[in-house]
Amino acid sequence: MKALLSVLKISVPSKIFIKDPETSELGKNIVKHSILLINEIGFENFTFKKLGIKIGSNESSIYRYFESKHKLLLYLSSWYWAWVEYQLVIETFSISEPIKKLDKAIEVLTREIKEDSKFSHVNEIILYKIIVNENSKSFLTKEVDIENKEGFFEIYKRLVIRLQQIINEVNPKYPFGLSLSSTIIEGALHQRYLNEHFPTITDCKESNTPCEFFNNLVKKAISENGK
Amino acid sequence: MKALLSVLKISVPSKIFIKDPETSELGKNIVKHSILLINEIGFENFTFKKLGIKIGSNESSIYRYFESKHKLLLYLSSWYWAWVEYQLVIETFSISEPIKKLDKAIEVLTREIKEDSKFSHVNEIILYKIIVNENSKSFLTKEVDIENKEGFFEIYKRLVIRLQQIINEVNPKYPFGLSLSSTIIEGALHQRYLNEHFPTITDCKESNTPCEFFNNLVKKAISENGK
DNA sequence: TTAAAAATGATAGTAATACTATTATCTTTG
DNA sequence: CAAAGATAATAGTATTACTATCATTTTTAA
Repeated sequence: MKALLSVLKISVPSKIFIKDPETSELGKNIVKHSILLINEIGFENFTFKKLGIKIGSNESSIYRYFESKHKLLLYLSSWYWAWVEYQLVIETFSISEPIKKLDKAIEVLTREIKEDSKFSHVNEIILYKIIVNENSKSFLTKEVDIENKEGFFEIYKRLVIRLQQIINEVNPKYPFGLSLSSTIIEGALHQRYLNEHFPTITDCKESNTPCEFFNNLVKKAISENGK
Repeated sequence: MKALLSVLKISVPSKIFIKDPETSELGKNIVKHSILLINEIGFENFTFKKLGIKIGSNESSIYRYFESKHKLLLYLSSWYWAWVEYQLVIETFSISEPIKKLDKAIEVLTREIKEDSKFSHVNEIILYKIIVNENSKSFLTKEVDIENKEGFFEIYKRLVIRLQQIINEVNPKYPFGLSLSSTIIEGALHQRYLNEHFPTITDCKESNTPCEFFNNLVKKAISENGK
């Protein structure tokens, strides 16, 4: 995957940023260290001023890349989902049997990111932690409908639809493919969060992973036998 | 329910507030109008100053009830889940057949709130909207572990465990009762949100409700036949 | 009934946030 | 080598999220 990705670039909707951070050292530094800093102090406490200090750069320079910290979060979120979508496509591409494709898709979408692919300035392990903790904040806003119209959530929505298609390839009659798909993707993040902060209300542990839970759930949900 | 509730009080962990808003007119006004104002402008844009203007009261007076707007959100969240727990207990109490109990529980936990019970200063229809939009923000913070230790999420956790017990009464061998329960409760809110803002990635519409989706999902998940 | 206690209101103040604007300097490139 | 473009430095603004103090009003208890 490393090799493949080295010639590819994760593509984020261009309206999210003012200037593409991929096009300069400063831009890459902004992305790289924003991930580390948000992870460290949380999105609420994160400011461009603090980030500027961390990267030895000026607050005003950061504003030339992103209009606001909210836009930066949208960028990170889109980047993450694009990266996951890429993995989903690659890892399921050559699987022809629908049920095996579904197995792999669930795995890709619910597994914990534990390795940094190092192909870019983005640390995926830390980014994954940010997504678990902060992703909901990217869309739970009063501006969601405007931003949705601007296309800021396209990658995420495309991913949900991709999984739904894989689900309905196994059982074309299952009537809740989209809801199931969106439930898996959000639910996997939520179970990770519970595992970390509210272990008494989840079964997911080191051994009993969200992967297993959701795989079991989906298989039964779309099966045509049973009730 | 109106009659029953008129002699009861929704009980929220007392550490959440400085002074119990139920004990004064101002307090009740704070709660009542904070719900309306948060719904109107969103939690990010909501401030105690704006609320003060709205209720013709002073910012500093509001601070005597709640330490911060975050605590106020925790209060509203706890109030909501306590209210739902109450309904769950009442509405499932006399059902002895496990599967019917589960049906009712899923209904209570996934249905849209469309009627204001009017037994209190709280408008439940609007509060429900706030929960859909803002509830995640009450726990997706850097302070979650401290606040969890303080007991701020007790009611929510108890509710998840109640549903899990009802699930495992139907099938004691189902190994993911807690994860399924927490997935239903969060997932129902998420599907409502998608229905409103991202209708292309959910099947839930007026006719095809989250109730039906989750009922179908749970029944199949815990069934012992099929794959 | 009245004095003290409690609640509320008014005002002021602070450090931080989330920016915008301007000007200066440095770097790249044609 | 000059102009363009990127970055840095500085300053400024309105708002936020509070805290502190003191005045006033309301409640309550002796």
